[in-house]
Order: sequence, then structure tokens, then C-alpha cells
Amino acid sequence: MPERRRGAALEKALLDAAWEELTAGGYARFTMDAVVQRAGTSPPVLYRRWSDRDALVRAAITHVLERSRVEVPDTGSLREDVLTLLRTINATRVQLVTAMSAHLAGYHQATGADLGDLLATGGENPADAIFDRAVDRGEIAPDRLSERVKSLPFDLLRHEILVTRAPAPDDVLEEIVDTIFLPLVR
Amino acid sequence: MPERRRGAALEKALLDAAWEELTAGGYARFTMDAVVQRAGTSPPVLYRRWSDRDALVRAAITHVLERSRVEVPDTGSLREDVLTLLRTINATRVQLVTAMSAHLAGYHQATGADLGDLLATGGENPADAIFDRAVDRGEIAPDRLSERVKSLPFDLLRHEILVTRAPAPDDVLEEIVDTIFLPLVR
DNA sequence: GAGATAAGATAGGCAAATCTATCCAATGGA
DNA sequence: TCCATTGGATAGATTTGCCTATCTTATCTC
Repeated sequence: MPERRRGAALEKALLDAAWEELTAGGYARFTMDAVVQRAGTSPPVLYRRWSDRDALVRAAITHVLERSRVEVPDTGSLREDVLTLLRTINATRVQLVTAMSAHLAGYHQATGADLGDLLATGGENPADAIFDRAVDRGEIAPDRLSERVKSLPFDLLRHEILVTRAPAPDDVLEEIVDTIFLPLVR
Repeated sequence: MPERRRGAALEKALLDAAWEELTAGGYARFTMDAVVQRAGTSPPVLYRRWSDRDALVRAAITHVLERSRVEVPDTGSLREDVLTLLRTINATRVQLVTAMSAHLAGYHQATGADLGDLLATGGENPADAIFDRAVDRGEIAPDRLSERVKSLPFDLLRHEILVTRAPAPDDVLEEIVDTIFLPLVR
């Protein structure tokens, strides 16, 4: 019989399968059987690791969270920096947000803050680096940068993703930057 | 035995119970049995009206939608009009939005547009009346009013509600209007 | 008041999904 | 090479929720 996965490799395959099921059918259609089948294994293998359905869902989400770090661009221009970051988020975080949203809908135990941090990126606010550089270049005045303004383009993109449950078209990203964000900061 | 509800009164009680179940546990945890129990009735009563679970969920949502019409304020000032509308939405639509979000998360068959239209209000865009009057008063220039700018304060509030799953504090509403929206239109 | 209508109780069939028990087989380390 | 470990197959017990059939009883209408 074919090769047999073990340990970390197997665990990764299981979590990947779970994640695919989650994005394919959403939380409501998520079943252990489907994960087992997609991973090409059998129920006990799953239950040896995660005691129940919800534990598996949580594990799958955190698994994807861990390896989806957004890197902050440095193009030399505030407009391009923000736009590039928006494009990256747009391309990589849609499934994550919708899956999280479905999960949070079922469980409100996870706080809304998790959802908020999700698109933002990681630590404090990685986008801060972008704004700091723009101020250093003299591109914008620091007193125009409230916390809300700084998060504005990302909030608007997150809103777009949450409402449409799909990536935003590129011209929407540009519109957000050129007609909303930049006029407010310079 | 106790009094027995009939017709419209009973139907309202059933839809209310369904709505409460939906907001309490989300779409994933929504069961017919729970609705039956909460309404203090029995399964056939439910099934005589709605053929299945999804029909009941849809009915409960439209039921709540119908009786939560937001009226558009007319205070004589753009700032107060927008702020008043935001406050009304904030106070009345939180459960609606989160429940809809939960529902749509389970089923992506319903389009994201439904969720988007939800907070806006009804017909075209009722907030348009506010902007028309502001232009008539000469308070703002019509060419500053793109569709995105017009929906901006409402998008930001919706974002706030979706992420925190709670009403926004009043100073957040004011911040949105005074530091984001108004600077863009005048 | 009598009959039609619909509410409500009870029970259960059915399907799907969760989780477990039991076994066999492959892999890796000693 | 041997053995402990763990992956994988299969089957099934159990639960849970959807929905229906049947009957009794309250309420409305005439």
C-alpha cells in the first residue's frame, strides 16, 4: 500500500484539508467526514488529534493565520505603499476573513478584536512603518494622521470584503486611496 | 389549558422566536426544535407555515427587516442629518447586521449585496435626500459627492458593527463625521 | 350552541453526522 | 531485525435535528 504520512506532515495535511473544506463549503457545511475523505485518511486519525469538530476548526484557522504574514512594502511613495499593502491583503485574506466570520457567527466567544486584527496584519500596526516613512520624506504632515485615518483604507477594504465576500476589484482599491485616504492626509 | 394564539398573532410570535434564536446562536446553531420550544408551541404549527428551516430563516429576517424602517432626518444641517441617521442605524440595526452576516456566512448563495443594502435602508439610497438638501442649501459642492463618499460614513459604521458586533460609541460616530466625512465634502 | 378550523401534544421515521471500538499494517528507532 | 508506535480501514453505536402522522382540544364563525 502507498506511503504513509506521519507526525507533523500528517498533521499539516489534515489541517490543510480542514481549511479547504472550510473555505469550500463554509462553516455550516463543514463535516468531519469530508475532512477525513479529503485528507485521504480515516476518522480515528482525526480524533486522535482534535477532540471534536470545533477544536479542528479552531486549529485550522490558527494554522492558516500563522503562515500568512503580510510583509510591509517600501516603494518610496505613500500612495504605492498603501496600495501595494491593500492589494496584498485583498489577494491573501479574503478566504481567511470569510471563514473567520462564519466561525465567529457561530461562536461569539472569540472576540471581534480577532476579526479586526485579521486584516490589519500582525503586531501593533505594521502599516505604521509606511506612515512613518511618509512623514520622514515630508510627504504628509504627522498631525493629519489620527489612528482612524491611518486605519481608514484598511477598514474600508475589510468592509468591502466582509460585505461582498470576495476580493475587491483593483479600481476600488485605487478609489479608496486616491479619493478618500490621500485627500485626508495631505 | 392556557390561551391559544391564532393567525397573525401566532405567526408574529413564531417569527420573533425564530429571530431570537438566530441572534442568540447564529445560523449554525439554529434549529427548528429550539424555535418551537422558545415559542411555546409544537412542530406542526411551524411546518404548516414554512416548509423547512431555510424558509423560516428567510421569513424571520424579512419580518424584522420590514418593521425596522429607518426614517431620514431633516435637521437643516448636513452634520446633524448624517449624525442622526448614524445614531438611528447604530441603535436599531446591530442585531440585524450580525444575524444577516451569520446567515450569509452559512450560505453564500444569498449575495453580499443583500448585506450591503441592509444598512443603507430601502429603495435607492434614502440618505440621498440628505445630500440633496445639503447641496440645495449650498452647504457642499455636488462634485465632491461621489457614490463612495456618500456611503462612506455608513460603510464605516457598518464596518464597526461587523467587527465589534456591538453598537458603536457615540464619539466614534462623531469622529467619523467630523474627521473623515465632512473634511472630504467641503 | 354546533361545526369548521386551526393550535398544540405526542410519537416516531428518517437521514446525517459525530464519535468509538477493533482490527491490521506500515514506519522508525532500538 | 524486532518491536513500539501510530496510521489507516471498517463498522457501528449514538446523537441530533428535520419533518410527518395522528389525535385531542381550544377558538372562531355562523
